[in-house]
Formats: sequence, structure tokens, C-alpha cells
Amino acid sequence: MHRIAVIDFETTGLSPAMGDRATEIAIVLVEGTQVVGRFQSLMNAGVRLSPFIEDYTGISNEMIRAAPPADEVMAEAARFVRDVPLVAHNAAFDRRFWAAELERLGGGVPLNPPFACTMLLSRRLYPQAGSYRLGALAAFHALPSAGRAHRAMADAEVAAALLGRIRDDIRRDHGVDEVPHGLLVRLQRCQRQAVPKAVREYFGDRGHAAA
DNA sequence: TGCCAGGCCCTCTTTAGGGCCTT
Repeated sequence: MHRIAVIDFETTGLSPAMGDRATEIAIVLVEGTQVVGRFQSLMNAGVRLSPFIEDYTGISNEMIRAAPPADEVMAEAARFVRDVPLVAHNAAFDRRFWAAELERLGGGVPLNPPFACTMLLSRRLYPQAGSYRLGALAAFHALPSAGRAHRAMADAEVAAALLGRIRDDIRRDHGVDEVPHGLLVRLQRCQRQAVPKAVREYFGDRGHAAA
């Protein structure tokens, strides 16, 4: 059974290119419909959080001061993930911080692994959703609450539940047994109307028919 | 709930602009 790692960062801002740093990471490891592992840690990158970020995330400067160094946390996170493919909500954001924080470590950790994005997939699959914020999609699907929004583990848990819903819906609507990460990546890039054809082509390309 | 960025997506588009989404 293929594993997928659902990841969420809390950060000091929106752009590592502008000097922003990660403050917290959470990873939920899923296998099929089961959560098989969790990793979560605050991290101290030696930066100060703005009052806005303290309020937005609930993470304080005092909490960051007491947290382990960012390089230690990221090294541990990379060991936890290994080569498992990644998923995030608005993955372009988390991908940038994943790459930027790991690049600081050096040591040959892959900086740009494939990411699937629950936001892009939701835009394809749920045109009636209205909003594609994580919280709005959780409400749309009546997913269970996982704690305080905008903390890494709570958001990673919700994103993992959303991913489970997405995979269930693809299985049901397209008659397939499995929804591998590669199929998610393919679907998030195709036009909404092209999803059925993309599912057929994905399994056809791999030499076995969809169930 | 703001500013910074970047990618996606829609439309009053494509020789562009603006909203959404992430912190």
C-alpha cells in the first residue's frame, strides 16, 4: 500500500525568498484510509514573530525561544518523510518552505519532491464548494474538527481528512480501486472537464484497467 | 483581519488584470 505524507507549515510570513522562516511543521502519514504516523514540532529559526503572526497562529515568541533549532527539526522531518510523496493544501506554499528549510541543511536531501495539492484538486472536483480555504472545505465536507486552525498539526489533520475524501470520491465516481499520488498530481493539472479522461489515461498508461 | 510572493484561475482574456489561497 502506498504511503502519502500530508504536510503543513506555520511560518513567519508568506515568502522564504523575502526572509520568512518556518516556525512549526506537522506531517500526517497516511496509508490507504489509515493514519500510520504523525510528526509535529515547533522550531526555532532565530527569527522574531510579528504580533499579527502570533495572533494568527497562536504561536508566541516565547514558544519559539523554547523550541529546538530549525535545522534539527527539519532533519528529523526529512528522515520521517524519507521518499514518501507529499501532499499539502495550497502546496505551492508548503513546497517553497520545505525546499528553503531543507536547502539550509545541505546534505543531499531532495528539495523538490512531487507535491499534490488538495486545493487544486478541490477546485477540479468540487466546483460547488464556493471557497477553497482549508476551513471552508472542511465545513463543506463536514470533516471533523482537529483542533485550533492555523496550528500545523490541526491543519495537517484536516488536510489529511480532505485528502481521504478526495480519494474516496475519485474511487467512487471513476470506478477505480486506488488513487495513487501520481494520479493526484495528474488530476490537479488537468481541466475540470478532463478529469474522467485523465483517470482513464492514467491507468491505461500503466497497463492495467481501472476496476 | 494587514503588508511582503507565487501560482492558479477566471474573464469584461490571450499584447492583462485581479481574486484566491497559503503565513
